Amino acid sequence: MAALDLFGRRGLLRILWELRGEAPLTFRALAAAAELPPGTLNARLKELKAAGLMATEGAYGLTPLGRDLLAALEPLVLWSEDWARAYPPTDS
Amino acid sequence: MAALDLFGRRGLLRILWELRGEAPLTFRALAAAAELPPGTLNARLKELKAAGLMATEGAYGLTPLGRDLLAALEPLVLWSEDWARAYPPTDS
DNA sequence: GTTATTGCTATGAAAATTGTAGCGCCTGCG
DNA sequence: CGCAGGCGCTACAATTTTCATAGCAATAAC
Repeated sequence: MAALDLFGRRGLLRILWELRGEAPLTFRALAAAAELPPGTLNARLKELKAAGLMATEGAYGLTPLGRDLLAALEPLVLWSEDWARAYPPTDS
Repeated sequence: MAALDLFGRRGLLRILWELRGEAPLTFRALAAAAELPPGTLNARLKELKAAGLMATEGAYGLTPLGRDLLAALEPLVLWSEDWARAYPPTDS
């Protein structure tokens, strides 16, 4: 399951998530949204480009494949809402 | 989206995936299946325990909440099959 | 020319991960 | 008893990844 390994890089899922809107983001906006330092963001961006998920026409947005992935992530987001209810983010 | 941060630890999703069977695994079997050194596996196990996903009644298995997560991961697995078709794991 | 914002690289320190060795604890098994 | 084998898990040093910050070259506006 190579995809599971790809997702196991810090911030990668988060980047996808921050790109869920329609409008693409700038490098700096994405860094701020995903709370990643530029070096890490750039590394992830390269991986996402190589995986065919990231479009970089001027600004950063998702390819159709990336949009599919985002859709496939939807149940996981729903689960995480339930989970956050059961395990509220009070402490560390 | 705290859950997305939790998943961004190396091997965590992989562990979940390896636990998809009915029978729980031993520590060593899980380490072998997920291809993780014992130190990392133990760190993940603690995080999963703390998140209420991991049951440790003798051997390691998923709690009902963990099973829900696994179910929520299903579309992602389907997506990854499509993705593997589009981006075959030939090169680096 | 000055000011502002952009994408992105550089750097040194801190944190995470790796591979391997091995401890203490059981369970046979003769 | 004595000893082999598996178990969960810790210890350690080396490597890799991530971090936070500073800053450069380019572009645009004024």
